[in-house]
Amino acid sequence: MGRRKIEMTAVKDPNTRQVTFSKRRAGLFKKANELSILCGAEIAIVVFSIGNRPYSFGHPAVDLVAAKFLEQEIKSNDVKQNSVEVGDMDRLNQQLLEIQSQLLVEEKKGLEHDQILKQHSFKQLQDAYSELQSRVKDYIDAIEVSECLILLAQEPVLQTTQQVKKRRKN
Amino acid sequence: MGRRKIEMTAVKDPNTRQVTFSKRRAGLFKKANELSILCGAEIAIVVFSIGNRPYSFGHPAVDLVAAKFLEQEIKSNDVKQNSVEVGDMDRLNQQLLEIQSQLLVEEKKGLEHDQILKQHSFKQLQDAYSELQSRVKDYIDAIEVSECLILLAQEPVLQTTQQVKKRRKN
DNA sequence: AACACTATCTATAACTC
DNA sequence: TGAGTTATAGATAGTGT
Repeated sequence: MGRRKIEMTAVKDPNTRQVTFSKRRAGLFKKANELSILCGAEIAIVVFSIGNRPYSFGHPAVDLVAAKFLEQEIKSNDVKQNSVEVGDMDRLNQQLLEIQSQLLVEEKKGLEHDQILKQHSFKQLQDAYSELQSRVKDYIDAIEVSECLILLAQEPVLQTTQQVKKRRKN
Repeated sequence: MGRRKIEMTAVKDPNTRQVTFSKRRAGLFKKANELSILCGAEIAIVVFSIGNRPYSFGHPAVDLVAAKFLEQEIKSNDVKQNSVEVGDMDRLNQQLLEIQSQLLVEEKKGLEHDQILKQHSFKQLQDAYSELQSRVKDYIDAIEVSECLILLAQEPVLQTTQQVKKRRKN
């Protein structure tokens, strides 16, 4: 799409690379915007430049789409892990992550939206806290398991959590 | 870029929209891949179709890039919130989220990579747990604050956390 | 060093099977 | 109805300022 066809290998010249990055990133975000408008899709894009500068695009918002994705991913992991009998701790970790993600989103809403939305999101925040409270009680129990983990540093993660679970039963 | 110029409004016909979605999504992911190769960038894209089916692209991986982004976002929130004197609890929540994100990534590594990578990621997992242990001690303290929150349901989130902080000092 | 330009390449809308 | 084709709109590599 230019005066010359470009090879699909890393651009070596830092200056050229920077220009290419800016142009193509803009193009990518434009395409993403068009896709969301034309097809009613929700999209989140995160890009890090070589210099680790972050750029993002989101419709309706990066956080919302990301949280939705994580939630689905967590749920499918739950199912998978239940079916292969992995320990409770992993599931607790993931539930905590899910709740925390929701909290982050709710807090953002609370900071950015108008009063009515604040009230609404605050209610959800409240509920999330209540749930979190009970989860944390269980989580504290899991902490002692993490202490066992340190003693078992030679083992791979998956096997270790299973072994710890067995040890606790003995 | 087709036989006709297309209006930038939602495609009404579900069939056409589905075709457009598939083609443009593929195009978007291709562009993202080129950007990552040409410019050495890290990219994560998540897309939800109208039917809420998730599609994702990531280089090196959606989770890794997403976790990196969340981490940075959390850090910048820390700074912002410190500067406006918001309560400790919010910060604790965010630190927990950060650690949990890392745990999720580490667990994935542990499940998917080879033995050597497992050993490496396991060490990080261990460190994350140690850090989490000390954080949770503080977090338990914050739980009683969340109980106060329920009593203050009429207030907007931001003001509430500040008020709770004040109450705790009294 | 952030713009505009434009020749050329690429993505894709409509079409076909 | 998914996969391939084609005419055209759109993106952009190199260039100039």
